[in-house]
Amino acid sequence: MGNAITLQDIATNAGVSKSTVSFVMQGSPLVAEATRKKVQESAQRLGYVYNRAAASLRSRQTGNLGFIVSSVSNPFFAELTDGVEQFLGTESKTVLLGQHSEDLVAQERLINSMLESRVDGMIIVPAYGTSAKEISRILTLNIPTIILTRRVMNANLHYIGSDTSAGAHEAVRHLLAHKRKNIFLVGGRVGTPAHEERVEGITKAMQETKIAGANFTVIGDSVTRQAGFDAAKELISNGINNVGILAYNDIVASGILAAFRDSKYKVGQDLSVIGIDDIESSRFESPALTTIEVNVSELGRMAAESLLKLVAGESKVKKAVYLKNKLIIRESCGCTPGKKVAS
Amino acid sequence: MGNAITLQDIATNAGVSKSTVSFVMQGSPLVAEATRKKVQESAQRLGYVYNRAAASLRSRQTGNLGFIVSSVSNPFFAELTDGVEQFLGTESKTVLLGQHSEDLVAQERLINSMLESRVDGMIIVPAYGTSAKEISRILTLNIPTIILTRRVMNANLHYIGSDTSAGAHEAVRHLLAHKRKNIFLVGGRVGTPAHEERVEGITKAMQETKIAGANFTVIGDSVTRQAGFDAAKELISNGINNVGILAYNDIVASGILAAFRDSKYKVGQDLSVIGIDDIESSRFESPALTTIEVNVSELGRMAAESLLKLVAGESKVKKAVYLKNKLIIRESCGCTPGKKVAS
DNA sequence: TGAATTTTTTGTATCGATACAAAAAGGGAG
DNA sequence: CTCCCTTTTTGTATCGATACAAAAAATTCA
Repeated sequence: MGNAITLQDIATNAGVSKSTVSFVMQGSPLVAEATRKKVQESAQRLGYVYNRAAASLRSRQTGNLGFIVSSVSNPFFAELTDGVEQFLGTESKTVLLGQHSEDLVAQERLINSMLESRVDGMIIVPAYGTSAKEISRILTLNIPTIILTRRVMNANLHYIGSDTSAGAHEAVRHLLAHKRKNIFLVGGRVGTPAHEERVEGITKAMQETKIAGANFTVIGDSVTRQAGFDAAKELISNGINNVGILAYNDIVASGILAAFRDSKYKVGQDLSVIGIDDIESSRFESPALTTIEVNVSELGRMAAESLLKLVAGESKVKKAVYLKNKLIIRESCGCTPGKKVAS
Repeated sequence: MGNAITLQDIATNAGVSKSTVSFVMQGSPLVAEATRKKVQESAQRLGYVYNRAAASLRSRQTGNLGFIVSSVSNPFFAELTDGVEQFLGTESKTVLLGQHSEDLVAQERLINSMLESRVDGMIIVPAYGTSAKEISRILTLNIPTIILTRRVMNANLHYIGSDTSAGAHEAVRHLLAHKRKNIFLVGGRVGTPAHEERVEGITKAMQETKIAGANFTVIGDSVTRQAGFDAAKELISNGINNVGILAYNDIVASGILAAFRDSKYKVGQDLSVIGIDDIESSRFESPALTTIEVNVSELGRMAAESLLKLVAGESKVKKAVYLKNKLIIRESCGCTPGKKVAS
């Protein structure tokens, strides 16, 4: 440990100077081919391991990128993380992972920790309730940062997310096309931008519809499978009549479907359920879940790609990107392979 | 950027020496309370951000820990990652995340990258096919490392996993108790330690049973939901008769259940299916999946905990830990709330 | 061949913290 | 008021790389 091999050791071994070895390590074209080979062999022979901490101290570039997310055990964030990591990994960047579990204090600690690690940039899925104040640190230090999927008002940072409002709008139009006039939005934290966007899209659909008596209700204030399950149980006990459910996301939808499988009502027949996200397991649900496809890993990849551009100093990176998403019709809405409803 | 605040700036501002400021930053008890307060105020005022790279260069401790996994989009690894991260996060360690996607070359690059970042220790879920040779680098450098869930022969590193063989044994005993004499192991990469462990447990159960004509077949060579789906389709086309399926894991089981929901056979009634892992979504399956519970996030947490002990230099850390796991009886095996089969 | 270039290589200061030993300041006892 | 011991504080070398300017070697050209 204490006797780790350093650049100097290689220099001595190869009979050149430290500087030359440094050039080789950085892949600089300034060094003669023969020298490069000689140095690389010495490094190999001595079992050298590059010390990034030392390098970054002087060069002011760590190659570290921070990724802060709510919790990777949530499949949506897991896919997101996967997308980000996959892209960044091939670019030989190191990803520092942090989970805030929707806790603002934890989030602040994480951000701070990443800053201490001198990340070249970060991607953050902000915790519920994050305001511009919470991330002011990043702004002051001027670290390239991308806010992912959840908007933060007045943050003045790059944003990438999906056009949830449009998605919710399309989903509810579809529910209405199935003559489900009692629309429910199940799950989500009321008041958060993510929830607001859904409400916005739904409201628009409600205003456009010509169906008499169409109405819209919000239930639940949480985003777990269990929450979906519980909310559905409650709906069931009140009786199901012309019900169309838009779940906050596919996880919540999964809980809803589970609850209805235990009931006398058949999803698709007696009511319609649509999710949002299209996580991998949704097409294996029963009934297969109709959902708004959000290309999650693409979202992650895009964030990673944009971040790299920002870090590289490219100026023409879009300030805000809203990924288009589309309705994937499966069975839970009531459509069947032979009989799709036009919305 | 270039004009970031340093310890020296704080020292000047607070009217003390660099050394004193350093002590304060490390929370050393050597410094007088009044001085500490003064320094902290200066740091606050100047917007100081601790530079870990600089610190670790001299102190030889980075506080970085590496976590290498196959892919976080797999729920099993996602929960594992969650467990690891949750524990490490509170200990103010930074987690460097890497995904090898079962690619040995990618894995080697990752390990190397972590070593360059001078991680204090690492937790690795090795890629399929990893041998002691692949991780020799770690051994040479003597970095505290824990191999998680998948064994690597002759690695001589700490190992934490679940007792899969015992789990598979219990699962198959249960299948046999349901009079399913045609046992199938579906999914998994044949030849890997993880697969071997399952085969071992199953074989033991087959040897113990008194059921005439009991037999055991391996199908599939992959570990995705789709693989489970496809394998089940094939079984269905051959006709189902006294079939008991042990799925390689819950993901594969999820695909199997989906395939049977499309068929004339009812899982639980016409055949039995048992999974392994008990990931969060399994109890929401239909029928609810009977499975071998592996407390995944606990596994992650234990790995994290052990790693911290190793890093701290504690010597009495167990070399290998096999977490006990238990059979969670739900519906897919054929038991019903009122009528459980004793195995 | 020698001067002018171009290509390689090197020396030295530096990044921002910690380690360690040594100095200064406080406190109590005699 | 000293002396001695304890508590605080400080000075200086150091970790292992890169930056930058300058030197040395190789090549080109007149």
